[in-house]
Amino acid sequence: MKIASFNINGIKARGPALAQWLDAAQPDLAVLQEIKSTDETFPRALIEDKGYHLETHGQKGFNGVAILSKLPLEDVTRGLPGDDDDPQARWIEATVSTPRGALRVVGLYLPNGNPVELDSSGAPVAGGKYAYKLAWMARMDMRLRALLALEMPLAVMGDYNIIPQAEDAARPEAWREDALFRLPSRKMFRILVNLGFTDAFRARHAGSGHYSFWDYQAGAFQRNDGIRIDHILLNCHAADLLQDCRIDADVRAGEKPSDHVPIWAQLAL
DNA sequence: ATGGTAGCACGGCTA
Repeated sequence: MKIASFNINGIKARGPALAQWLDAAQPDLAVLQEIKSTDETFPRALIEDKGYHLETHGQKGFNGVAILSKLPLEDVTRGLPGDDDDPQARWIEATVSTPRGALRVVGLYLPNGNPVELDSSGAPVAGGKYAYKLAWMARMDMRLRALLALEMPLAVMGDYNIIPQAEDAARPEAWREDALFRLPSRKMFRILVNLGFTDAFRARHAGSGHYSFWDYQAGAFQRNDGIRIDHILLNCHAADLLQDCRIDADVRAGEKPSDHVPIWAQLAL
């Protein structure tokens, strides 16, 4: 089965571009980020008319995630555990069952974290966006440990807002102190990966020049001034099934594109 | 330091 992740940057503005990609790429399952819509105002017909089941975890104006799947979505959960007072919609999970076995899927939209606010000792300022990002990743660590304990194929995918290495940015020096690339962010990402995950894209492709996001400003896409921040992490059971992984960069050249493009993996499921 | 672009929703925040 083909699974994918796509930060669509607003479902209401992305209908044609999303429909065109679904028709061309034919994913069996996809997680969407930044739907920027509530569950009630999500244009469900756009997706359901193509034969997909749909589960959303929305929020007015910002954030919001969704899962669409040709197979039924089972055991759906919404929200990242660990802080009942967190109102931001950034996490959704579901299970799909195939004749060859089941797959647990996480769709996530990790906090951006900018601007980075630090106190005089260099620690993130409590209540600031960067402190929220790191605390959110600590909550993610807890949840991933519980999911790994299920010992079933697991795909954790979405917009991580993390540039893992210098080769994942066209101009890494420009991102050195940015929340997406500064060392504490990358270290926390390594901690998550080292729980036992494989970066599906890096399992199939080496080297620089592979990006999933280009800013709308200053002709970034035309200059390939991008960053790789959308990731598919697979636990060992899912990684054993990995057949292919690609970034659909050409989607960025379409009509009214998102600033992100889809990443997908083919699994032997 | 600013401004460059885009979405949501109609003012200002977020990215």
